[in-house]
Amino acid sequence: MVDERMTQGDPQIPLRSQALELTERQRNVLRAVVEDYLRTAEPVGSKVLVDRHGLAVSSATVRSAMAELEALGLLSHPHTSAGRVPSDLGYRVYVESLMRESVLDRADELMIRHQFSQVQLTSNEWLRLAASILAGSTHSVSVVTPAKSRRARYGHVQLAELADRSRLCVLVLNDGNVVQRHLDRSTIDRLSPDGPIAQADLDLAAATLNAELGGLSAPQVRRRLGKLAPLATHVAEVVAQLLEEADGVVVEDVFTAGLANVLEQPEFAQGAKLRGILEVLQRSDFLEQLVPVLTRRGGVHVIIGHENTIDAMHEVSLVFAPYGAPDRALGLLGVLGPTRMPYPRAIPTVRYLAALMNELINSHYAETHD
Amino acid sequence: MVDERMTQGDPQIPLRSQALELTERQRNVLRAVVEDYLRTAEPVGSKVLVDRHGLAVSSATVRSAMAELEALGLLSHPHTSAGRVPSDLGYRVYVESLMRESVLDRADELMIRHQFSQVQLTSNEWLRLAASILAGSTHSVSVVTPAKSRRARYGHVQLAELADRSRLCVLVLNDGNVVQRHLDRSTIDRLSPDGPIAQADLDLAAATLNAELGGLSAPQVRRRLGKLAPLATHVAEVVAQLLEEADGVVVEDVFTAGLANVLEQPEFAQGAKLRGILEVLQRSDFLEQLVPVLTRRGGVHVIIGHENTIDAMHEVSLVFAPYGAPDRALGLLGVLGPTRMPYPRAIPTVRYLAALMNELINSHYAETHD
DNA sequence: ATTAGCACTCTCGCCCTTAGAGTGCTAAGT
DNA sequence: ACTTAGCACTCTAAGGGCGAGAGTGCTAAT
Repeated sequence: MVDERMTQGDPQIPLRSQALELTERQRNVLRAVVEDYLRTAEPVGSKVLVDRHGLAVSSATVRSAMAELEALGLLSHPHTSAGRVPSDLGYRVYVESLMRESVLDRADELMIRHQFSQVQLTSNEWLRLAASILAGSTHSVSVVTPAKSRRARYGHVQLAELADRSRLCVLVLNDGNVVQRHLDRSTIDRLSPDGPIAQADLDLAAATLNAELGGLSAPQVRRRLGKLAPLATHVAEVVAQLLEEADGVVVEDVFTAGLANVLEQPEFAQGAKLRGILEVLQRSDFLEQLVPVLTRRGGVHVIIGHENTIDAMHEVSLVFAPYGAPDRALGLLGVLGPTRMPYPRAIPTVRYLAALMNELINSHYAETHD
Repeated sequence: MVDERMTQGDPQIPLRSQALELTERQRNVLRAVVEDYLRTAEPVGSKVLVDRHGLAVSSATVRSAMAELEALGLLSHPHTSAGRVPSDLGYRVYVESLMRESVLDRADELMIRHQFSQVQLTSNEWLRLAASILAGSTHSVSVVTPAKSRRARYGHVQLAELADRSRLCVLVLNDGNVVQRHLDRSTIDRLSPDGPIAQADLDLAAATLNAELGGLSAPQVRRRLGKLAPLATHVAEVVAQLLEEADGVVVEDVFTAGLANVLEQPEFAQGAKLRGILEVLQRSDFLEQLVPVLTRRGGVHVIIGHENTIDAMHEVSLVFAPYGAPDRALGLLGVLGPTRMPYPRAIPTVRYLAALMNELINSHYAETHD
């Protein structure tokens, strides 16, 4: 059964499926229609429905049930003489209360786990792998964002001189993310006490900052600016900028896989609809809408078609979950596909992958002995 | 005029256009056909050709010239009663010796330069911007890779303890790229001389490595492994791994923009062809073939349709250039589009952008006073 | 309530036709 | 010898008509 965390109750969704009281038959018919349509991508008629699913009634009965479901807004009709197609609301009801099996096969779990065990925990590779698994397993487009803390805090800084003799300031944030910026050469050298600066001076400045600024946020760093030596102050200024830039930016550097999958879906065969999707996907600001909900609730969150606040995404569904800890670093992962998304597969996969990533993160850190 | 660096002479290209001696009329007709087709995306007939371009001959004459060009393999016929379309070889001849104006408008140059001046030199933002400009300016898909040195060399390392008490090893390579890996906690603590390790111990180890390993390659680092303290040795081991992983990897973390543009091209309206492209693009290993050529020659390099070694890319053209210094860090940038690529715009744009990025890099480092 | 039967509607695929574009050839003109 | 006008020919793309099939909604009987 689907756990209640998946329940959708945001203002962006006008229609509450809970308000609908369906008869057992209506529920069975709706489920059958959705599942058939998910498989075939073709409007499903009353005849095939009784044939394929073991409904112990005649097609006429099913027809009347379908008509009722259509009146309730759960099904719709492409045209007079076509079968029925689930509406967004129909999918919603299906996802919330009709869908069976919402855990992954043991075999799938092991397969995913195995792939993770094959790769080193370089964060980028890790995310790439997650995206690739998600895409492959659901045949949709997958999106994974790095885990980021809400508030950017100072972690550790290094000042490195490169082969081309430029200086790079690399700031590791408290949450493990890394940002960097080239230092302006002339400014730096001017601040040096005597003549052109040496790596030793830079190391000293870095050590000072690391001792003084650990765990501080951008404004806190700014407040210390005056109290440091000139060179350290200059670097701290850069650090403050970097912190400010990282602050509040929720989605950036997203990893995507399986773009080609979406072309196999008949609903996106012609490019017109695809275009909007691609644009949204490349800007990837569509994830913004997920952040508040996922931070607040956790669990798998499903957004179906018109429930989406972004117009260009009225024909797609999102299945997303957060990973990491809300109080620390939080990341998003999930899939994007047509509203005819294979929910029974996508939802448990996303759930499992989010849980697995949490587990791996925690076990990695739990190896401590305290 | 097109400079000779653009000339294509690799074994992968069986047909050398230089071997073809065309009459002045044939050249004019070919140029007119290509330019018309680039604009309209429709097969061009003899009639419209004399109308639109000021050819002082009749359509019958043009027809015979077209027939000659077709016999030479420069034009082709979709079907009996359609106009002519340039073949890959036709495009090649056009690009090499027929195309006019291969410098960018002054206005475009300023526009691009202006956009660059607006943004801080955080390397990622920089590349993203370049990709975005390229895509916008050529209406194609753009690809930009970070500048990387052929051989990964040690630059500077830092060991940071994060909020979750995990330890991160951040290695800045000599070429300015940054790689990272989490350290295994239990191993680290075991290596500590007395009890759980402190940030001071880590700083010390990092300082040792920075003093000892600067500029070394992976095997060189490996050779030093024994000569360091246990903790430093362990980190150096990780560093060696990171260097090895970075070594030889030419393309990674590519930045792409304008994917949606390609959907506007009629040749990719239906998804079948698009699919292959998307897949290749996401793996982005198609860039590999460019590396040797660009390293050797520099300048703008054009690969048209079947000249491409990758089957899935037989219907697309690439216009790419390297930036950076071949001996130091080298990056690739360029665009990917249908063979009906707007070469007269794409080529100078790519050339200009590569030159601009070189200029910015150099001016940035030249600010030194020595 | 359920179901069989039936008339009705609408789409989809098919064929046919036609209009139009463009060619290649030939014969005449320069 | 090159160019061009003229013309017959070919092929596609678009449109119309037609029939098959699928699916519905209604009604009347169980």
